[in-house]
Amino acid sequence: MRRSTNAAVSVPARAAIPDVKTRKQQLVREIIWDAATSLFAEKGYDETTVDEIAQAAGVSPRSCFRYFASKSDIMAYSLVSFAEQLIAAVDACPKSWTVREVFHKMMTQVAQDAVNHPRSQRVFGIVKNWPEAAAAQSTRMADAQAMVSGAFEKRIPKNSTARLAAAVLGGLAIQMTGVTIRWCIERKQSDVEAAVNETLATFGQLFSSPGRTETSCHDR
Amino acid sequence: MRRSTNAAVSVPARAAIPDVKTRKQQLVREIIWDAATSLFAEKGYDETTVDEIAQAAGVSPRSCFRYFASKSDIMAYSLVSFAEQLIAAVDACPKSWTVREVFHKMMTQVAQDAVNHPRSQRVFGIVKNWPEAAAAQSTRMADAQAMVSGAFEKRIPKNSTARLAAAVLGGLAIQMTGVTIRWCIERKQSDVEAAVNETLATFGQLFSSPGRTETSCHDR
DNA sequence: ATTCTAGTTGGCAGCCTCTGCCATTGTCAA
DNA sequence: TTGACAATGGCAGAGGCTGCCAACTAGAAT
Repeated sequence: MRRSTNAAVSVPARAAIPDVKTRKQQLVREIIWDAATSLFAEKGYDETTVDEIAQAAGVSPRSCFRYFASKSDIMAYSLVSFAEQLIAAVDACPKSWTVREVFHKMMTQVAQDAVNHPRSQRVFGIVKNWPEAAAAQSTRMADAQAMVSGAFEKRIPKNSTARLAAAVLGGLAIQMTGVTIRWCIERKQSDVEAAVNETLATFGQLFSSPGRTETSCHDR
Repeated sequence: MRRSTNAAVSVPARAAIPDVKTRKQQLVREIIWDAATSLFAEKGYDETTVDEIAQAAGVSPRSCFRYFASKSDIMAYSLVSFAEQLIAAVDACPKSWTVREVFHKMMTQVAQDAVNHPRSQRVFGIVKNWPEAAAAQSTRMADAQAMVSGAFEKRIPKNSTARLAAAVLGGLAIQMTGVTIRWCIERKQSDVEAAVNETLATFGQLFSSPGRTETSCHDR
């Protein structure tokens, strides 16, 4: 669509450019995010202005809004990344697995990564100490849920009423994995899989009917 | 603490005052909320300024911020009310019921009320048409979840790891009931209980393991 | 009826978030 | 060197939100 010259010479060079450009942008984004979360952790979310973030990151305030749609979007960046990790874990599972198995694998894998990354601990600390930060983050919760739900929907029969219930699965995935990670971080528990099993088991017991998970609608 | 005169005469009158005052405030709040949601539904969330809301409600913009902490709080007002309805429904259930039974009763009752109220339909319409409104509403999602989770926590054994999983129950309650209500409104289905059964059943089938809900950690 | 008092409201100044616009800078290729 | 083109910075302005003070209102005491 652009550049009408013969592609013979320009393509090899041109093929690399988008990649470099994208990675450059990603770098700046990370720098801004890093500066912002440091300040949030130190003095609070509301108390930090984007002017301060920009100064700490070494860019103009105007540029901050080129990399993030809003101040709350900086905070929500980690949530979206989190959702993307969950999706990747879901997509990596064999097609033959049940939803329950996929859910278990997803939780352990993502939680294991998160617990070991200092980045996660910083975010959890901010959210824990400043409620406004949690509110800012949840601004993108609907998107994150929809994204993760989409990953699960690919695995269930189409044209089924199950798709309705599957919409809930995204939110459940984010919340349960988040709870498990917080649990592990706060008690410095390194056996993530055990924590996942426990969370999943207690939830299953809690939510199921006393005897069994009878659905009683075999003909619907 | 205030008013050192004998309380004999002033108490009877004084006892009624807080109630009248509170109801007055509640009235103004509802007027503002009504004006705001009308405008949101008509021309969008971002496109509506609080100056316009104030004018439509017949108060000053300054007063709007006395009744609602922020513009997004006006939008989130319905979510908090929704959570309060869920809590009331949960608290009304006999103590002997299982979590599953309580969950079912809560969903049917609140969904039934919501489907019949035009107010709910207006809110669902706004959220459906303008994503920014959904984002504004989810600003209070963490609070709402915590509130509903608290209602469930009163019903499970204390000092148990189940409290961890119970934290998820609040979010699940809000989401599943919301999905069911939307389902009923969009298809103009009046048999709410049938919709609840279907949502709950499909979700149970989806999330449970193929054979049974084995937890496989009897000794932990 | 008048005065006192407390609570409610409106208006104003000012900070912060966010956006459109334009000038400047940096970079790569011809 | 020169000519694109993307990235950046600065600036003005709208809208969200708050602290402060003056004006108004309603009940209580006199």
